[in-house]
Amino acid sequence: MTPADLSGYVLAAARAVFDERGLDRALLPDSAGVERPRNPEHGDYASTLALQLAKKAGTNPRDLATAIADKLTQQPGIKSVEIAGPGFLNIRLEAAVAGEVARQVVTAGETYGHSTAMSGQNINLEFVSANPTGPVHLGGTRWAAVGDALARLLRAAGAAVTTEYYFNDAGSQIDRFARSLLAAARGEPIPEDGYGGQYISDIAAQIVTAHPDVLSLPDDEAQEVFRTAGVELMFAEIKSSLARFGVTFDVYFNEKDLHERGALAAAVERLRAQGHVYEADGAVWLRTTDFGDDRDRVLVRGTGEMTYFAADCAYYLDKRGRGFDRVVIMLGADHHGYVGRMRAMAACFGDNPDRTLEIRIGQMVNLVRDGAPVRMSKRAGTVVTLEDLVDAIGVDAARYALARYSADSPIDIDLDLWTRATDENPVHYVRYAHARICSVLRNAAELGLTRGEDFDPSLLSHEREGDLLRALAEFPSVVATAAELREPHRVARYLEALAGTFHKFYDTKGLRVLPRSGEPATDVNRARLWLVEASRIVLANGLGLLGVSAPERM
RNA sequence: GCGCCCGUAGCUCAGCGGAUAGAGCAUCUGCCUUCUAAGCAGCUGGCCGCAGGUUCGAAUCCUGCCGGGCGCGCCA
Repeated sequence: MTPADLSGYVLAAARAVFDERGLDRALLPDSAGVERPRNPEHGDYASTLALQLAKKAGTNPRDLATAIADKLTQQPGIKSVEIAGPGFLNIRLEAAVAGEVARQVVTAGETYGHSTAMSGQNINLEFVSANPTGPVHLGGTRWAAVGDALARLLRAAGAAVTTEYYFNDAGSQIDRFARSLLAAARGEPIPEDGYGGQYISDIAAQIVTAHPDVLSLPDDEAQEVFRTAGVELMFAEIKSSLARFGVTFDVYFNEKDLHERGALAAAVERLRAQGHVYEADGAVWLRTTDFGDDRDRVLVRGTGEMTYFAADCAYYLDKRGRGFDRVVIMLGADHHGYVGRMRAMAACFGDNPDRTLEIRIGQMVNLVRDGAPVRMSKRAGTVVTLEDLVDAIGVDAARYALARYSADSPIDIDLDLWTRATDENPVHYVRYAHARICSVLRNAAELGLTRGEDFDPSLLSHEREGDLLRALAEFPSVVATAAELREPHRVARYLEALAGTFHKFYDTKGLRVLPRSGEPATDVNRARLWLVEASRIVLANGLGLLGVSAPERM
């Protein structure tokens, strides 16, 4: 019996009570939450349904709880229902019913935790989208870890997801990049507003090697060569860094294509047709203040140039035109000022931004070593990059460290901590649990002990086994909630709790999975193999959602 | 000045209205005569920033203040 099953039974019991008493079923909620009480004395699961409904039902919570409990105890598999405090329902399950979870997990395998909670939704998820003027910095790296994990979560929850990288290859920052490369190739100092760092010299040198005559060209022609070749090289490097990090995108979208297609002007005309465009001071404006923005925004400058914002409008329109009903964009905290204008822009197109556009803001990331901030990068000067982080602590620790905190919270990543291969390091704690289980399974195989076709779930009756089973049963709802709230860190925290529950189970005296040498294997050993395999599957699936490897040996 | 985020144990952080607010780290003490001690058990630690409000019930929701981070261009 899963928590979802139990929730259904609680609701059904309440429904029966309402019918008997002639109360309106419409007063009942769509689902009855059951939760795992911290205090084991409060049962395996608890429901607060009676507390929530008593007033509507015109009675007191304890009376209603008693009536629901009477119905609920008739449900096979429910061992007991107690009424506690003001009207809590404290529910205990039969061991046999609780143990079924192990079978369900093993049967579902890699798909355990998947649901159809979000099926039918077609989501475009854009993240990183770093400019091709430099390596991916730490903020982008956070989104690479969180965004990729979120894509996996949304898919596990049944949504159709397209991940997308907006490749910003037009505009003045590219000019600055090209000028910087040219200057570096000529051995001149970094231009005003230019980019510095070792990578600029490296790329410039590569371009000179490939185009030996480039330095003898006139400035504008030389700069064009550096622009085209530089962007290409830089983007290849970005893609390769992300690939090393385990992140690839379904779509790499070029801003240039929007320009070449005339999509910006088309978007402006569309907005004009909607009646939100006006001209003032020689520029073309979008009246975003109609929809709550602080100030109106320029679409076309007095010079006739399109703004970056106009490209944003065209890009949003393009995504919607490709059939996505929800556009999710992940941005750093330094861009949160865009939220207002982006939402207003969507509204100007006639969309309801509450439904079609979702902008997630992630706070800053800093690296710390020996208690002091790390601000230098060999490759990029004062900007710390994805490569710096991966070089320092590896892909698994980096992804886990970035995904384990709420995106709302600024984080300092302590490189010493995350490098350490000890229990102080959360990612090791979780991965070690997986490796430990794999070791047990290897030993079982050596003993010729297999879990067999079936097992007796009532044999998993030890308190520690019950703890583990309940933790395993929680996983699908953790995944669904994390997807719904766009919060992958919930998966990491869950895994840490699950790993802890497993280690406690494993270290309990007298509770061995395998028989001691010389002793015969029993059905209890076989049942525990099911439990342990189920635990392994959930750890592996959870780590998989975060893009972190689950090693068989450590 | 306006907007967004944060404020929970000594430190780093969980906790989408429920019972006695949790974990890891740090300090200290135990546990390998059999499945990985990279682990477990125990000890210590709290005006959940402050003040009101909503509620049977608030760390959680609302309002105001205080403190910190970030942002408010015809830049990208």
